[in-house]
Amino acid sequence: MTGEHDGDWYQRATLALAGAGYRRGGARQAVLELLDGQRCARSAVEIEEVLRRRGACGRPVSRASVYRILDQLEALGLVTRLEVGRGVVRFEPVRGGSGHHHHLVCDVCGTLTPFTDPELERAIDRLSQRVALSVSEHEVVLHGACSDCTP
Amino acid sequence: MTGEHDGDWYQRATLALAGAGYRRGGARQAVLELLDGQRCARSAVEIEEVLRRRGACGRPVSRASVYRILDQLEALGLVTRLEVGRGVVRFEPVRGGSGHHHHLVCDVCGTLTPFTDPELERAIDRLSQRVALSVSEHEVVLHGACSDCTP
DNA sequence: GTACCTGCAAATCGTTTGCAGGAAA
DNA sequence: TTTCCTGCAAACGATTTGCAGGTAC
Repeated sequence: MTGEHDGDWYQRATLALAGAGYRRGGARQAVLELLDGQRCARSAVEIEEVLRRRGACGRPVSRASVYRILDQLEALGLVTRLEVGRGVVRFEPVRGGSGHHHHLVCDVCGTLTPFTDPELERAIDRLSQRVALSVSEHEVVLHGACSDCTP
Repeated sequence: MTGEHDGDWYQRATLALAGAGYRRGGARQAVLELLDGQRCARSAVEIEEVLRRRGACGRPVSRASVYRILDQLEALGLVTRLEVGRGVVRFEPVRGGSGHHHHLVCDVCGTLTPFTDPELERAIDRLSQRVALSVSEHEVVLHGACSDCTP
């Protein structure tokens, strides 16, 4: 369990928060550790539930804190917000280049699956040069039915 | 003003709704006319406001009806749902092949701008074959700062 | 000691649902 | 006449905010 949160992202996030003048705090630490261990996007409610169940820091973690912390992380570019179906907003850590991915959404069961595709990235990079917008991020979502949900 | 809602989409939508067994109704008609005249995605709240201001049918159009109608249109594949930033869901008509487009979002002022790119579409088509999901739709969103918001 | 971080509870906002009256077939 | 469509108001669920107390520095 000790090695769980020693990833690049966790270190970068800790440094960035300190650099931005934030103090340390139990809830923030708990959210960082949780996100660092995730492979894909999580909603604020999911994060709260997991942290409460774990008893992640001394007292229960409140949903309000989770939202506040996610806002800070987003402002620092450490997480991205992913909105995909049915009004649920999910967040995921922005990891370095090789961690970059997009998402498949099964519209039947709601499962979210990450994928990567270099050709797609090249097309988007070229496109980003041409467009009347200084592009900072992009996201691609494919909707459909996953193999479990296709008869 | 008379030619405003005689587009392909309006006709297709009317036929599809009738074919699915829906009766005619003032609110639905008003939503169809409004959507047919739109170039890009609109939220349910925006649609309600415009229709109320217009006095689109005899009585005021209720938000609940707008949502119900948008649900029906989505189920028939006549509109797509676009979620992009700050928990707002927008809807836009699905027009035939050449109307297919994606979106630029200015994260500063919130402006939504459509764009098209054949190379990107090819990359997505090829990708869709390869992926563990039977893909029915896709969406690409580029985030950044638009020319008005870049100093 | 000061200023920030946090949990709680209340407020807010988008969306959905239950219901009664009016309209389409 | 029957069934659907609609507006209203209440319910619902995710997110935000105000506040009081605890914590980092």
